[in-house]
Amino acid sequence: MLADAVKPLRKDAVRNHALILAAAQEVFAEQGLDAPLEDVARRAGIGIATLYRRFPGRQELVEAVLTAKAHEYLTAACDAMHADDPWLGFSGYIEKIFELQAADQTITDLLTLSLPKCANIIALRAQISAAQQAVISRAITAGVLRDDFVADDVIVLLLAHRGVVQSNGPPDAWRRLLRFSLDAVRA
Amino acid sequence: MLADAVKPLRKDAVRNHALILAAAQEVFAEQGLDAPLEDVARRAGIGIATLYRRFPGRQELVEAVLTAKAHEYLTAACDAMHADDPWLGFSGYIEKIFELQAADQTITDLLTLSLPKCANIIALRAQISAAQQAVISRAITAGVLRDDFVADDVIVLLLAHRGVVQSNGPPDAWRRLLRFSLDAVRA
DNA sequence: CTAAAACCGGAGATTCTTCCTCCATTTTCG
DNA sequence: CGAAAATGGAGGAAGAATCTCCGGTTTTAG
Repeated sequence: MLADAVKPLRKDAVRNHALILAAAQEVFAEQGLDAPLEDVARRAGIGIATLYRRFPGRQELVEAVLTAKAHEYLTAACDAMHADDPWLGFSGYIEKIFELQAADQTITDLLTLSLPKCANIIALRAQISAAQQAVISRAITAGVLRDDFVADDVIVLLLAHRGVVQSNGPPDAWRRLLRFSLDAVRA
Repeated sequence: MLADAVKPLRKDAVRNHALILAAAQEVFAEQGLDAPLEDVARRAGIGIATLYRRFPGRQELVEAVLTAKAHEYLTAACDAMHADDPWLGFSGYIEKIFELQAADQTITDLLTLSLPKCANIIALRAQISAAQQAVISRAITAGVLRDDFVADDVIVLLLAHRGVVQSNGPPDAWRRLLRFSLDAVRA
C-alpha cells in the first residue's frame, strides 16, 4: 500500500466540512438518520452542492456522525464501569443512555443498525460492548441486578425508550419508563 | 331533523364495502394508519376508484377500522375486570393488549391519537378507560399493583412496547419487555 | 498582482410516492 | 331489455428527496 498524497483542502473547504458535520449532528439527532440532506445544508448555512462535494452520499455523512456519537456513548459506559458502587454504576449508565437518546434519535441506530463497511464504528461498538458487559457482570456479581439480565436487554430497553420518546406525548414520559425499567431489573 | 331516506346500495357495492374494510384492517395493522390506500385496494381485489367511492377519504376508512379495533380492545378490558384474581386480571390485560399490539400497529393510535369528529370512537374510548381504571383500582386495592400506578402508565407501556415491536429485531423481543413491565409494576 | 485552480450556491432535471378524478365499460335490478 | 348504478385502471396533480450543471467567487501560488 502506497501512502497516497492527499491534496490538502482549501481552507474554506475545511471550514465547510466542519460546519456540515456539526449541522448533521443536530439534524440527525432531531429527525433521525433519514432526514433530508437539504435540511443539513440549510442549517450549516451552505449550499446543497457543497454538501454533496464534501460527502459523496448520505452513508459517508452518517458514518461520520455516528462515529462521534459512539465516542460519547463509550465514555458513558467507561464511567459506569469505574463507578464506586455497582448499582449506581449500572443505573447511572442506563439513565445516561436514556438521556442521550431522549436528546438524540441516532443512539439506537448506533447499536442496532448494521453499518456495513465502517471499520471504526464496528471497533468502537466492540469497545462499548465490552465496557457494558463489565458493568452488567459486576452488578450481577454484587447481587444488585437480576441474574438473568443480558446485554441484549439493554437494547430492548433502548428500543422501548425510543418508542416513548418518539411519541408526541408529554416530553418527560420517558422518565416514568426509566423508573419502571430500573425497578424491573434490580435484584 | 328529517329522517333522510338513504338509497340502498346495490349488492355488489355492499360486498365491496366489506372487502375494503377487511383489507384495510389487515393493511393498517401491518403498515400503520398511513399506509397507501392503493395497497388496501389491491388487497381487497378492487380498483382504487371503488375504494374512493365507498370511503370519501382516508379519515372515514380509519374511523371504520378503529371502531372495530376498539370493540376488540374493550372486550379485553372487560374480561380483565371480571377476572377472579386481581393480579391475573391486570397482568392478563397487559399481556393481552401487548399481544394485540404486536399483531396490529393501530392499537396505540386508538388510545393516543385524537380522532376529531368521531363520536362513537370517543364513546368507546370512554368505556375502555372506565373498565381499565376498574382493573387498575382493584389491583391496587388488593395490594398487588404498585400504588402509584395510573392509567397513563398503560400508555407509557404501550408506547414502549411499540418501540420494540417496530424494530426489526427478534420477533419475540417484546415478550422480554412484557416480563420487565410486569415485574416493574407488581407491588 | 494576476491568473489558474479550487470552490461555492442554487436552479432545476429526475425519480419516486401518494392522492384523487375522468370516463368507457360492466353489472344490477325493475 | 334498458336505464341507473357501480366498476376499474389510466393518468394528471402535487409533494418530497436526490443529485448535477454551470456561472460566478474565493483562495492560492508564482
